[in-house]
Amino acid sequence: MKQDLYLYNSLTNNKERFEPVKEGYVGMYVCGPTVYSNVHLGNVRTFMSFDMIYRYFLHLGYKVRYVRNITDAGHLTDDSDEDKISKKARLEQLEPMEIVQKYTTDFHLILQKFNFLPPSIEPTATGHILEQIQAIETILENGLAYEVNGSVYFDVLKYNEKEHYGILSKRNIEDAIENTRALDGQSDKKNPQDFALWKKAEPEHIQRWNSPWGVGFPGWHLECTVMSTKYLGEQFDIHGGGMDLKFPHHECEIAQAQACNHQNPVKYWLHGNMLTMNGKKMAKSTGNNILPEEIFTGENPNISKAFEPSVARFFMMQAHYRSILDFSNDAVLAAEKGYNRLMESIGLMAEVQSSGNSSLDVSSWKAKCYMAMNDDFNTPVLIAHLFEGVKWINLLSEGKETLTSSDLEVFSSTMKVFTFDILGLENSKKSDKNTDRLDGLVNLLIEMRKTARDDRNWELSDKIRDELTKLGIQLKDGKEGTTYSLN
RNA sequence: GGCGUCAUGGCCGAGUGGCUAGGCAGGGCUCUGCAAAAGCUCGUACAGCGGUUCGAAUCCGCUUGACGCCUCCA
Repeated sequence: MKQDLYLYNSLTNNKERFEPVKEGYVGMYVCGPTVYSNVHLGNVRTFMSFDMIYRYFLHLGYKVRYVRNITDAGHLTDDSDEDKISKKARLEQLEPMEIVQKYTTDFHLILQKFNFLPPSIEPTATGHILEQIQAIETILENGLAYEVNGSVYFDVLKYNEKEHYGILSKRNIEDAIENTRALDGQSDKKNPQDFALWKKAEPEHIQRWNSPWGVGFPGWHLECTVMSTKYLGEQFDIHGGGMDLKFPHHECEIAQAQACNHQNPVKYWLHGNMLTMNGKKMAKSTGNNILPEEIFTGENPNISKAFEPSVARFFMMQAHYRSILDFSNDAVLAAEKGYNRLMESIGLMAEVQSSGNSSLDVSSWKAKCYMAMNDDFNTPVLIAHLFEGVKWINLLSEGKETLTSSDLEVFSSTMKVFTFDILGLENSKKSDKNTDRLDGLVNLLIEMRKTARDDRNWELSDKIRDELTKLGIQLKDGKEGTTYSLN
């Protein structure tokens, strides 16, 4: 069970052997969504990477506390003092909490379709206002923040005197200052690099809470510091999120945690890379995105047909989580075929007979699967090994290779564990009333066609086959009879 | 402008100082009444130019291009 797991730490830019803070336990925090609109596929990719990582730690036998927050306050829009939730609420004339509820529900629904495991704790920013206020007080006491006009800002320059602001993003605060764009002169900040811990609420701002500094709302970066500390402790194992959060969000988290607790909060920083479409980052703000729901229905100009959630998942797992992945119709179409082949092959595995001896080396194949995952969660290499398994299954079922019953047992369970438990794929062939009816109908036609073929009535048999093809039902003639699949 | 990442065969996408990634597409073969499906099999790529080395696609430098962050973003 005990594996040497190496992961790429963004803090050091190196692959490091994973050593938990507490033996046998893993504390993992991942920055969740700001629930002011539907999650798009790019958002999903990051969460999916960490879902896979969570699954792998669980598989290795760790006790994992996985915290993924919901940001339901405090995330400012650009160039304004309004946060995203409040803005949306104002525009749609809804309570902020209606917005939060709506998009949180959407988020959960979508993740469920993608077969995500729920996190251990899913805390919200609004549920931790008190803790955030306390953290601000601590930072003020430590002399690393200042109050101006009812807002409190983190004093980055002061912090940088003793600590290194930029330790994660490899930036130099001095450089940052030199390259700062012209100020509009409106800011209360001493320095443009300073960031809000608490913002005074303007009259039109709907989400507001009392604080020692007046009525306002917490800054975005603070919630993650407070909630990760509360549930995982002052130092925990893994903090994850999208690459785009590295700066400033995660940098600010480190600074805040240092300012509160005087220690580096996170041992391993993991950053998932972006999903692009047409070569450009998917982002809500630019409109270059695709919604998961559109993948499931096929209703998006960038795709030619609908895809199962598991196909999208397989598509993403075929790329490494730290690589940029470009979404395109051709790429997903190709992934779908590979996915189907994998699933059909695993289905076939149940029929493989064991033998007196083994002609294949199952244990070294299994070790290779683990090696791939232990090398910074290399799912594309794992999948390559699974396809070697597919080849084996075909050869085994043709009797060209053999396995003893114990080897077959190990082989079979390893294929399934990695495919379903770790990659989180599902076999999409679900049965319902309609598919049962269709099944009966098509099987009837298959029987009629067989009769026609036995009579050498090619005209009729070909007609049945071709007409079904036109309807998107493909007949597959095999040695054991005819089956069909839907296109 | 600053910082950083990446450039792999028709497409997607791993990895490595010398030994086949894998998937999709394509060719060949098997199967089939003919097909399709399925299976087996083939393919020798690593942006350009220099350098280090016995040997580099893999290390170093430069050039070109793309992307990301620097302002909200997973």
